[in-house]
Amino acid sequence: MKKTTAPTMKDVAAEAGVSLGTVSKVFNHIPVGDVYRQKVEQAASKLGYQVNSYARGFKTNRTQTVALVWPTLRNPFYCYLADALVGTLMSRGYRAIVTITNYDSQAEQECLNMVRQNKVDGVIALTYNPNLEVDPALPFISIDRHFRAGVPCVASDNFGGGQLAAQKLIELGCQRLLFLGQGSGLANETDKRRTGFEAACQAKGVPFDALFLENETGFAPFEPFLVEHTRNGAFAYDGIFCSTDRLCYEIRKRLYALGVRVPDDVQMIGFDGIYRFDSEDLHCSTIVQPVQDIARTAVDLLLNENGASLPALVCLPVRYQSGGTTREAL
Amino acid sequence: MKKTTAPTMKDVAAEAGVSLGTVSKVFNHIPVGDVYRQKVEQAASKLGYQVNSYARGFKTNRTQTVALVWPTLRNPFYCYLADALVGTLMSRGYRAIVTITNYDSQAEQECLNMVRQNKVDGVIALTYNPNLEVDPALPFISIDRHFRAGVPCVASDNFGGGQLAAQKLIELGCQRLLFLGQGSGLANETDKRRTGFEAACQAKGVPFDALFLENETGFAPFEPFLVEHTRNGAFAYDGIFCSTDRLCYEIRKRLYALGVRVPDDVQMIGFDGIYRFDSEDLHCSTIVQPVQDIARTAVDLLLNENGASLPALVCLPVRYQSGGTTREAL
DNA sequence: TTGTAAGCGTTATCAC
DNA sequence: GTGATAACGCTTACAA
Repeated sequence: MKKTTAPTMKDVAAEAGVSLGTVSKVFNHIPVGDVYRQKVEQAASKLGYQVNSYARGFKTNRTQTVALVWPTLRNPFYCYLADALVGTLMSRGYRAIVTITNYDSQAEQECLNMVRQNKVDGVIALTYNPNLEVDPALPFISIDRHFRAGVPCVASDNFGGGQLAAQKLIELGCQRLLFLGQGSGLANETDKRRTGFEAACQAKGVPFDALFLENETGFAPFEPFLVEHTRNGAFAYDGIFCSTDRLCYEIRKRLYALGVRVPDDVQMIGFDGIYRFDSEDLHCSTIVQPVQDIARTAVDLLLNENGASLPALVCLPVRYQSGGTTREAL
Repeated sequence: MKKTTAPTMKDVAAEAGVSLGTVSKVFNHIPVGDVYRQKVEQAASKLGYQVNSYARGFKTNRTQTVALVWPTLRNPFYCYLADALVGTLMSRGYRAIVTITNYDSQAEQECLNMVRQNKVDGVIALTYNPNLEVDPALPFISIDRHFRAGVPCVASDNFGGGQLAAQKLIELGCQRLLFLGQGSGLANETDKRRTGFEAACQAKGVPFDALFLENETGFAPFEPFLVEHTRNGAFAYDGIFCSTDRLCYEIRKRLYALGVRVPDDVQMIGFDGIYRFDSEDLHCSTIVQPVQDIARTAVDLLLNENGASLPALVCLPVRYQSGGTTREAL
């Protein structure tokens, strides 16, 4: 009669003719006599034994599992990050539980509670709730949002990215610059992009304007501004830095409708580095966020294997990549 | 002196002055006297008690966790599916462990072994390895790949989608149709898209050609064909059905370079329904896959709460959506 | 080195 | 309906 339930260490011990403790040691890479080790390995593979990681986690309180508390997997940038994070975690021998909050503050808190009860070893979160209640005993890394002291945050160098965008536009010959941004008051990353942009404009002595819309309800609110600054297909600015690639796309679409040509009449730079499909084609010239670096850094800090004290904020360097909305020197 | 370790049922029992079993019953919604229930709930919230789901899973062999074995989170369509699956699982009270295989057969097998040892309640996989060894005792649903008898597969109606594309192009006035496809021999979904397309063309008596490239190494191999069929900016076909939105984009780019205008000279329909960023803008007119339906169906089948016998294959209906590469009637 | 046994937090089977 | 108590599979002192 065949056993219906999965083999346990006890079965392996019996099969190998050794004790339970010896089997355990083998699977934990604790020194064991060679002949014993072989007997155990043979018995294990004969029975098709696998460690029950739930039992192990239960016993050790370490589950080799990390939770991602994530807004969505429909936004490409969040997907890139999630992909890199999951990949990095797996390469370190960790599993990833992914929870999706749909940008909802309450859902964020619920996901956090849920994964806490699931005894994960740590959490990497990209959240919008500034009052998130996080268990101080649970290792926690925040991506892109520096929402609380004591919680390390890993982000792109948004300020530097803004500077870089301005420098590039100026280098490409633009003389009247414009910043366009949009976002909730909470996520202040786009603010830093603007600040960096403005700082670089001032440093170079190039005039600029900025339009920042607080509400996130669509892109139509930008239209009056665009219309107002267009006369016979001539736009009042020759260089635009948009706080995201998506915004860049939306603005470009509307400029096109007004008869303004990109990049002939006006050059544009976005922010993020979103590719079409999974191709290498950007939607626009852009400041590319260092997705892999962010993931690696976040995982390093979370696992914190050398027990170093954790920084409050790590900003990682961005880079510029041309993507068709600028006139690059040949 | 404050307790450093998380409170357990024993603590709650002591605090409430009831027995361990009673506490357990309360948290498992097993009938318990009202006054007892209240005492327990009060004690639990006072101590901040949460069920240790690892201990529970260890005991019950049910972990309320499902694994996704997924190729990548960099491809938008796979992201849409992953998003819908994770969301559906969460709404059913399940957690999702996401593993990423990067299309690698060996990684697929390793992920499968890993999640098996993690005692997940089931697996939803989108894989490329036709010889995947799957534990028959582990509930398993395959998405889009019907790779083995006994493993239910949930997919779009690819054949119907191909038909629909042909019908639409014909309806829109096209008279010389072309199918373009690309893919490994393994994933035969694009084949069905072609078959459906051809069937509809034949049924309507409209002439068509088809070009299917086996290799997946870039899109350059299509170029000779395009060049060959272009004379002075006139393309030999006036309607193209591409097996994916991505291919549609790549072909369009190359046609543009040849001076062929879309949709003026040639109308194009893709397949998948990929949006730009997280907007509502399609890249092209397309056959939209029913992502939410696929996710819901897959989860239903996996959890199979009514214990019904499982179908080998479920094909879900697709729909057409105009996206700028066709000339819709106004 | 190897074996023995206690115990992790929970559920489930009993008597009461 | 409630309270003891024995598992579940594993790790880890500690004893041999």
